[in-house]
Amino acid sequence: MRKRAELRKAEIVQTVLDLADQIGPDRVTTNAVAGEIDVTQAALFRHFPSKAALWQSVAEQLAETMATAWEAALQGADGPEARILALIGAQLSQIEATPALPMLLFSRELNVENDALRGVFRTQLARFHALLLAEVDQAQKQALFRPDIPADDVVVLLTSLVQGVAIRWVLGKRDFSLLDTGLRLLNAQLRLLSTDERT
Amino acid sequence: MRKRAELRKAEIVQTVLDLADQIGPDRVTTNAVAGEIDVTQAALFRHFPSKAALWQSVAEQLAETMATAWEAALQGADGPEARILALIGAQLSQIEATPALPMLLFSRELNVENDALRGVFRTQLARFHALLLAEVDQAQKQALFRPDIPADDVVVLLTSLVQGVAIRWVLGKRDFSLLDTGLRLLNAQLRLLSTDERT
DNA sequence: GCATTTTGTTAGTGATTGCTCACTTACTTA
DNA sequence: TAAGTAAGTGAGCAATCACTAACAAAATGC
Repeated sequence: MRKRAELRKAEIVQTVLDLADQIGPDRVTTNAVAGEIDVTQAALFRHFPSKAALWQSVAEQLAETMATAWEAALQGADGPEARILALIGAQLSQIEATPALPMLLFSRELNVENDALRGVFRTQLARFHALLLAEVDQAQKQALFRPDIPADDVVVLLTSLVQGVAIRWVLGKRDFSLLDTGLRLLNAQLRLLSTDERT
Repeated sequence: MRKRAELRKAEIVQTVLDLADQIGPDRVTTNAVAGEIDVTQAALFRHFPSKAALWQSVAEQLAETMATAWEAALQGADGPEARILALIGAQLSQIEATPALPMLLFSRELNVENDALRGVFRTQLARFHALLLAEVDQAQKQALFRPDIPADDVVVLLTSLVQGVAIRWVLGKRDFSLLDTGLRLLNAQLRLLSTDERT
């Protein structure tokens, strides 16, 4: 069935993400993608000049989705603590919707083959770090968070929490809600960080 | 230069680990390994019946090294807190000595291709989790740690810390000491977990 | 309704993968 | 020193990879 180029492009990008999750990013061959959408392998090269360009499109779409989710999270939350919760919640949801994301970070495609792809992800992670840092900084200035741990270290602890629980979810049987578990752990960590007396 | 089988086997296993770090686990081809030690590619199959078996040997060697390091860590430390520090310190050192370790967790070889390999790693991670859990449990029972966070969650926070800092180190420029940074963050987290009055 | 562009197929390419085979050379031991 | 074994070679296998060229049909514009 013949489709419009824009539609087909989107379909291909989505299929790459699906397959990356199912069989691993490095197993996503042009043949596998084409087979999934019932099209010849050669047809892919009508829409993308190379496989690297295809991955680039995937990365750009992910970056855009993430940026939008972060913005929405920051808009809808008041106060540093709520904003941290919203940001990390958004990130957990994003991973749950795109389980290939963590594995992509370690893929050969990203780390060895495709410099441009690596660039997009690096930029994106740095941006997330910066967003969190601003909120942690605020929280410490407002004496909501204990001041005795450097803000940068707090951010590393928080992002590590996301990575850690995401890894357990991705590599495991995914028999728990990533968002729920992540937020439960985050709440525990926030309680540890808080200056409030313990409950 | 002709070598004894035992020596050659060890050399091959080490080369796989080195190459896995340098070019990524999935780029470690039999050809690349053979080239690195100046031997024909076919010679590898004198020592290992298949590439999967070669990876299996790699995994077993790693598992053995890790188990030994953990035992030593537990032997040389008194009290739950010290033992947690020692265990995680050992793990950080292990990663620093074998940087391919984190990427291996996400490799196609482990996740798609090689079931036996995956089994070894799963078992090993579960064992580490159990060792930590026992110490956290002790710490809470002795009122060294706050009791208001489930021991299991504390362990996840701790292992996430290791993973998080290791990922930053592996994927980054490795321009900081993984052990030092990891222990600094761990100390911060232990301070948060402690029942001691805050300083 | 016809020409043009867009989207697709068929059938290939060279490169690389893990692995096998027949054969040779180095070392050990009777 | 002769015989047997351990270690390594070189050539080549089928399968798979990303990618290309020549051609066909469907959609679109006039």
